[in-house]
Amino acid sequence: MFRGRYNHTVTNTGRVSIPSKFREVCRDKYGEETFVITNFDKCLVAYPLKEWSEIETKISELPQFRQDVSAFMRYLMGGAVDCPIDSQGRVLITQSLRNHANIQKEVVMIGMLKKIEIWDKE
Amino acid sequence: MFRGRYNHTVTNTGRVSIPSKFREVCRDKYGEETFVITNFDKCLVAYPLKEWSEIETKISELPQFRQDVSAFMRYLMGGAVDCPIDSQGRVLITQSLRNHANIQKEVVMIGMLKKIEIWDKE
DNA sequence: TATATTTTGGCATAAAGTGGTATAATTTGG
DNA sequence: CCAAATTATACCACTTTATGCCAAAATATA
Repeated sequence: MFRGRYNHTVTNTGRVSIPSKFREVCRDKYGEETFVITNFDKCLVAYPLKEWSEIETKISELPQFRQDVSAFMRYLMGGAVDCPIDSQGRVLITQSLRNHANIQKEVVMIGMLKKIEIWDKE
Repeated sequence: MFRGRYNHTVTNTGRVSIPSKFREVCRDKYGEETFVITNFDKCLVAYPLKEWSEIETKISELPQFRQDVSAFMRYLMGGAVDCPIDSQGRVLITQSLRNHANIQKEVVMIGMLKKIEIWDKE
C-alpha cells in the first residue's frame, strides 16, 4: 500500500523521481515497474499497471452508449500514459500531463493506498 | 498493550530509540518490528504496522472516487511513514515528521494501548 | 558490586535524489 | 519522403540522506 508524502523536483525535461518507498511497493506487491499516469481533478494520479487494468475492466462493464460514461471514459482514458520507471527510479511526465496539473518545478507525491497522487507544490 | 512514559533523545540524523518495553510488545503481540508513524494534532503517533493496516482496510472500503473520501485519505495517508526498527532498536523519524511535531533533541514517548504518542519535551 | 541490557553517539557505507549531456526516437514542416 | 526540430531515453557524476555497524555511556538486573 502506498503511503506517505514526499516532495520531489522535476527536471527541465519533465522527469521526476518516484520515492523509493513507492517503487518498493510497486516491485514487491505488484511485481512491476510501470505506472499509468492520468489526470484527475486538479492533480495527476499514478496507478500500478495492475490496478489500472482493474479500473479499465470496471469501466468496460458500464453501459458504453451512455453519454456520461463515454465522457468519463474519454476523460480518464484520454489522459492515461504508460510511464515505465527508468534505471534511476524516475518517470517522465509528459508535457500535456504537466500542463493539466500545472506542474512546474516542485511536486508533492502522496501515497493513497492503491494509487499515488501527484500535485504541484502550489 | 503499550503503557508508560519514557524520555529519549534524538540523534542529529533523527533517530530515536524505541523503549525496549515497547519493542517487546511489538514483537510479542504483533510479531513484527515496524511502526507506521504519522502526525496527529501537535504530536506524532506510532502504530504497529498491523494496527495501521486495519485503519487502511477500513478506508479502502469507502468509495474511492468521492471527493470527501479522497480528501480524508490524503490527509491521513499523506502523513504516514513506515519506520522499521533497526538492529539497535531505533527508528528514523523523517525531517518532515520532526518539523510537524516540533521535535528537537528530547522526546517523550507515551504508551497508549494500541499506539504510542511521541512528543517533543516541550 | 559485577554483569547484562539498553540507549546513545559517531563513523563508514550504501542508497536515494538531482542535474547534465549525449544519443535515439518521434513528430513536424517543407 | 527527407531533414530539421522536438521530445524521449539512457547514461554518468555529484550531493544529500538513510542505513548498518561498532563501541562508549547509561541504566537496569542479579
